[in-house]
Amino acid sequence: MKPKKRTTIYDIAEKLNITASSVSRALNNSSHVNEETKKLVLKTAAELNYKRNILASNLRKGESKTIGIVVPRINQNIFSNVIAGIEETTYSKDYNLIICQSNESHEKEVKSVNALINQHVDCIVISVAAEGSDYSHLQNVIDHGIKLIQFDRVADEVETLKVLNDNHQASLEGITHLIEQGYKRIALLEGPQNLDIFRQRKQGYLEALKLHNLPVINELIIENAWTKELGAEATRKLLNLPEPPDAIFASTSDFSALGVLEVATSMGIKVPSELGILGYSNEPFTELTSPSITTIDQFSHYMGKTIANLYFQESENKESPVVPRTISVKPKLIIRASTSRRSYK
Amino acid sequence: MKPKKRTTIYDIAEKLNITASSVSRALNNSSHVNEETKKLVLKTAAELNYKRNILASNLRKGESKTIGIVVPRINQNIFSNVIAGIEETTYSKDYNLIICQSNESHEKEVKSVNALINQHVDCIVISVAAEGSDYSHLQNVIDHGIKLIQFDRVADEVETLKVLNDNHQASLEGITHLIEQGYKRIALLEGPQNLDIFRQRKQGYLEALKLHNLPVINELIIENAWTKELGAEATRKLLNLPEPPDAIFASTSDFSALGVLEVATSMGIKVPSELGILGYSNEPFTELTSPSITTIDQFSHYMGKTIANLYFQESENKESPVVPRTISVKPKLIIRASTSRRSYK
DNA sequence: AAATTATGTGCAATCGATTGCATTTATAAA
DNA sequence: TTTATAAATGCAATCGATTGCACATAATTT
Repeated sequence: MKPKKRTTIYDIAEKLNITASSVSRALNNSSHVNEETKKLVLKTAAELNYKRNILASNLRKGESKTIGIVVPRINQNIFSNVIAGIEETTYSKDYNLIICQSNESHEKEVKSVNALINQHVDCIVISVAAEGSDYSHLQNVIDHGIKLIQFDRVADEVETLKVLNDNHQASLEGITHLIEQGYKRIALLEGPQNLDIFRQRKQGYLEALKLHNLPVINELIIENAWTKELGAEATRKLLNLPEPPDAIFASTSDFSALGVLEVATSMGIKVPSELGILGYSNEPFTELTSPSITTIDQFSHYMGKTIANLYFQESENKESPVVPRTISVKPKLIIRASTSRRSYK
Repeated sequence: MKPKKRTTIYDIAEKLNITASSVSRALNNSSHVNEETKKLVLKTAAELNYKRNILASNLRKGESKTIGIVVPRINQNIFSNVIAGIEETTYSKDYNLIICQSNESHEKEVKSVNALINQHVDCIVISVAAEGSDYSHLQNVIDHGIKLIQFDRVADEVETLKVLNDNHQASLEGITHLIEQGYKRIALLEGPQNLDIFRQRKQGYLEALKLHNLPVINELIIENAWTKELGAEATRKLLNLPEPPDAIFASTSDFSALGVLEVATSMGIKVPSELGILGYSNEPFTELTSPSITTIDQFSHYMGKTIANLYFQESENKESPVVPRTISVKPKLIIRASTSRRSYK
């Protein structure tokens, strides 16, 4: 692969006996060029297979038309949908996306964020890793004059635009549904409590119990059970209690709920009659398990679009400072077989 | 968000009363700087919260330390795994990934590729969209001196590095397994035949039939049935034939196989006893359906690592031209319930 | 002590595109 | 015909980092 020299505006200029300035103006469709010249430049550019060097352009203009996204994992339903939503909206405006995965590692998250700052992205969209409690790297983004939008898993203390679900409400509705189905000893698999979303889900759970005069039983609340494996482990423990729960709310994810289901099945416990299972996120597979899993849909695709629009909205009024604000999307309970012991069509 | 001016090497230089050259050398750990100066620069850089402007650096150096990836959809198992594999390998070398989705649209694929060329990425890794047959945009990549690696769905005629599965072999093994399980009228749901991988899978199917002296029945071969919906539709047609198939190989994807399963279930046809189902890709959900779906694992994570290593290998010997070559990974048949009518543990 | 070699630093050009200002040319107004 | 105005183009600086070359100083060798 010979390092062929790429065509620049100077090559075009030389060929047409004009200056690079005019070529640049022509390519940028400026009104200060003759229509003739413009056409000629465009034609020559095509002939020479010219591609604008975005690096140079961005360096000069001080913008990058690039949005960086940092998520724990791209192949989780909510994240891939948010990304898709952002992409659909930004694509038409010729924005690029740089996507990074933190793999739930705080260190990698920090490294990714710094790499994006280096890249001079115009905006960073992030859902933070579960690990970690120091968010100075986010403050750093703001200090560099880069817009920052947090979604779903947000760091409270960093004041930015935030797009998230009403986790409290969703949780409340979910538990209420369980109670209506006649479940009385409802266990909670909770996520890392340093993350707001998991705290909110717990609050919703607690509030629902309270509203229905059900006692909070501490041994039914299991910390950090947020992967399939941890969910399975927690379930084993729970189902072996002298008084086991009759329902489990895997508030962390559907993966965790899947762990619950597998253990229950392997122990010969019938779902939903003997055990109700409620997940979170509406992963596609929740429809496919038997029984299918009741879960909560986060409208993640819509969230993605919202995020992108928020960015464009903000970048229009450059002068005025960003007013930190939170957009809350109301999630939806998707009732399926795993909790429907009274009725399920 | 005030457009705070970011610290540059000139700021550091000024503060230390040296030139930008020295600062640059210090930051790049060149051997031509005094240790003292180096320390001082590093310290000051940290104090001023300096972040190298990669745009400027890349512009000057003519490289970008960025790899562009174009895939049909990031949330398909093979693609998200390949991406993860590439990321793991490139991460430690401080490379950035720009990920684009073509959404199976040829137009979007072309636009993405061009955007990546503009970005001056060092390498483009692509799995082409099903739509489209003109691959001049790929030739274009090469003509711009950018390394190109195709994987999985490759355009044959473009001579590049290719990393793919031995689709023919996998298909052959899969069908052989079906035959061993006693299935005799095996239908094929085929993908767009302009893509090599789907042609190969068909060849494997045909060869397996031949080897076992089974006739090829044209009405059992359905074109372009490669989404869940199309798979379902094809299945409806097949199962309503006077002589319906006793097994269906959804050679295009597990999604298609899922469509098959759903239709079969809704028609009250028992899987695997009355109908065997074989998918392709080992999507996570294939384990979860009931019955679980037999499928073919592509070692996609490993493919990702292979791709990244291939790139680094190639970029080391800059002088010598790239020798187009193909690395073939042998996929593995994952036998599950949907085809196990003789035995399934 | 003179000659040679390291070592560290500065100067200035470079990467490619953009843009404010100046200049030329064409057009309209006086 | 002269002057005012508009349109098109050129000039040159700029964005920030890198690097070949030149030069000065220090260390080493004869």
